[in-house]
Amino acid sequence: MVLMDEKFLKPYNPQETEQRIYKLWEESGLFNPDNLKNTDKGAFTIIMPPTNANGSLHAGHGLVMSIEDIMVRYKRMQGFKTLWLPGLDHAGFETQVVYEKKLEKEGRTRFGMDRKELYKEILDFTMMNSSNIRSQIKAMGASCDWSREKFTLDITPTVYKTFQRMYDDNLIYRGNRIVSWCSKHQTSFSDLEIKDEEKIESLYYLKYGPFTIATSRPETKFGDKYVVMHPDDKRYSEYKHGDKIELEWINGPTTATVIKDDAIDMEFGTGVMTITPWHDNADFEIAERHKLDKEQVIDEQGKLLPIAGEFAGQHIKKARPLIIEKLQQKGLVEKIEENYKHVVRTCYKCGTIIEPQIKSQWFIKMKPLAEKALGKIHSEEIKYIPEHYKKITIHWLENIMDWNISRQIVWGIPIPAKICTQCKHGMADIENKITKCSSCGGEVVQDNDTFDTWFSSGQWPFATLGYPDNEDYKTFYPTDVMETAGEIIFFWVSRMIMLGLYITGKVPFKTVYLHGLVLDAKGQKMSKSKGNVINPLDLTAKYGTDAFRIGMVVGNTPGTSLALAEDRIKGYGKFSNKIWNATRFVLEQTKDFKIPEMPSYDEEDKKSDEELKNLIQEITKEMDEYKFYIVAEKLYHYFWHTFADIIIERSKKKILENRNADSAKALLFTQLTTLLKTLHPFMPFVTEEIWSMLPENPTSQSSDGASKNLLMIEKWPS
RNA sequence: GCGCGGUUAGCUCAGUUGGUAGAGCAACCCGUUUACACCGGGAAGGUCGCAGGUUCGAGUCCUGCACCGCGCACCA
Repeated sequence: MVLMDEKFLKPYNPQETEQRIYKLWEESGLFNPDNLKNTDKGAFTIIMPPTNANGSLHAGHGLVMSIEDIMVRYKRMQGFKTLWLPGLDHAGFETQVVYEKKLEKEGRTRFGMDRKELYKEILDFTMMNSSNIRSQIKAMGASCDWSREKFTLDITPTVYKTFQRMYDDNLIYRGNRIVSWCSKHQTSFSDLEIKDEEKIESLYYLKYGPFTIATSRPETKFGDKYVVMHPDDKRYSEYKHGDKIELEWINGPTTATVIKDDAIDMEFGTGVMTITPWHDNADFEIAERHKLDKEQVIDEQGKLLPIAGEFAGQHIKKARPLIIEKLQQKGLVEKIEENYKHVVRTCYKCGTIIEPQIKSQWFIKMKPLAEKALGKIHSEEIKYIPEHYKKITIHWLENIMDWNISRQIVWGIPIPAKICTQCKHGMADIENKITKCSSCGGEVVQDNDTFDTWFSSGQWPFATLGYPDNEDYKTFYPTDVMETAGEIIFFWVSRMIMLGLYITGKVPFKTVYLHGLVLDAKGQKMSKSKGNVINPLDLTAKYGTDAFRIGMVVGNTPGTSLALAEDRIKGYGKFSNKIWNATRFVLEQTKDFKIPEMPSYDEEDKKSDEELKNLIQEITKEMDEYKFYIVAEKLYHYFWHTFADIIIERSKKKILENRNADSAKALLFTQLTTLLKTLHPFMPFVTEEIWSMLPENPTSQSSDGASKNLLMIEKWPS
């Protein structure tokens, strides 16, 4: 009846197929849920984690696109009004770092550049690169609704309203507090942008009047004038809180004051320490408790200030040995303990040692927000896959610290606030109307800082859907699944929950699905410096996108990292071709055969028919449980080792001997079409391409009632 | 220090109310049978990290330990 397509005479050619098929899908308009018919099962929504507009697709993205597209295609075929909303990320600090490197190469630097000019340069740079990432997402076969695409800078109005509301609710405050400062990037960070690194350095025991104090950072000690010990420490019971002691210190005589505080660990060192409140979190807390003076010793560039006397202007790194030398000359070094292992906090981006500094910044009070989130997590309104992330989240939320959302960088959403030049009071001002300080009446200036990028992306789900009035918000919020990397569970996922709850009163998503890291074939983290970065597009070009997608999913349980070996993908490239060739055989055998609507099978074919039906039941359940790793494996196995190896082989004999040939032919066709449907979410290109070449078939039952339609909207078999 | 994972075939990993272990890749043997050599058939391969406990029965539950990885924490 139908002549076989000549294409089948050659092996499956993904390069020739994929772009054409993607275009077909896009032109159908069916990525847009508004165009889906018979969506009787309600809405299903996934908001895509916004992709860095500057980046190019890496292996992790490849996994995101594969998993999310599988979920989305599955739900669409089941008759859900399915929305997958794509987005691009301006990626604040990340992008600024990339751009700074570019400037560096050109012999320029951002410092001293006009802010507006720099912003515009980065914006142009970002916009120019964004079309690249967009086409790469398409190359992965992502069936997201491009008509609803959002950019993280688009949601600025929402972010501003949130800022104002939190300010009015006293959840945001301007605080002169100790923050983590990177002297290379010249910005403060939240606690999450800090990476702890174990280092082996020296611990110096210094004579401080009658005491011996231990320190790993002698360069901070110039201004130390408080000596702290535990109130219960009998060794120092002769000293009373508030006692003054004259002593000789690095640059001459000084007066020290005795402070008793139970934050002191009597076991450590000598049980006595001096404090540097400006440059140490713990010391800051002690100073706050006792209302002690705080003085800056190190400037924002990491250089010593005039308080360091002859060392002023020197970088701390160079100054340390010189300071020790001087202390030794003065006989103030009691001993030096080498090989002292301790943890140093560093910038997660450049590894520069973080210098705590006291700065006036915007902070969010997290406790009240965290409590609400904990309630929803405990009541199971948010489900975690894998489940242990729930524990991790609860632990974090229960110990949460206030969040510094100010960043001293240009690339980001400017903070809509005024700062008093006199009393440093900060005021939210989204309408740009405030002209004097509401606290002291003093002059105000615009805050020059930008928001931590996670403050805005934390509002992504409700902001992209147009909270509060947009129809999309009403239809698609709360969203169903948030699928992203386990790595950003605190940065992003937990904050989305807190901010989403705060603004909308509802959880932003019902299920959190977290995938693990994609590692190289040897199980090592990919990095440019190691040169082991695998570009997913190289693999898709070689073996086809379908091969890449199913290869990323088979056996890859949520949360665990995946070692991406090329052989893995290669194997599924063969599988694409296997499907292709099996189809050729089925079409050859059934070309003159009318497929009956209710086939009558012989005994063994009937068994096979039932076996597949059982398989469909199993995998449908597993799809609903997000066990794609097992569904993909089962489909692969059934197609290859049951359908191809057993059913096809069996049919050859039957057809040749003309024994129950009709039963065999009907089974071949039915199984093939059923398998194409179930494989489609995993391998959309090859299945759609084959589908388009099949004759009209009675099993076709698209969700909009047409007799033959795109496979992407065929009904998921049951 | 606290917390979270992991430890199963050479490699990468599955194993869902406890019932004497599975897949893919690699390696081995045989086979070019007209959908496919991007193939087919066959065989091999594991004291399930260690030690106890619960049980008729434990990879699966409990306790302890070891090693690997990660997260959190203000130990100078």
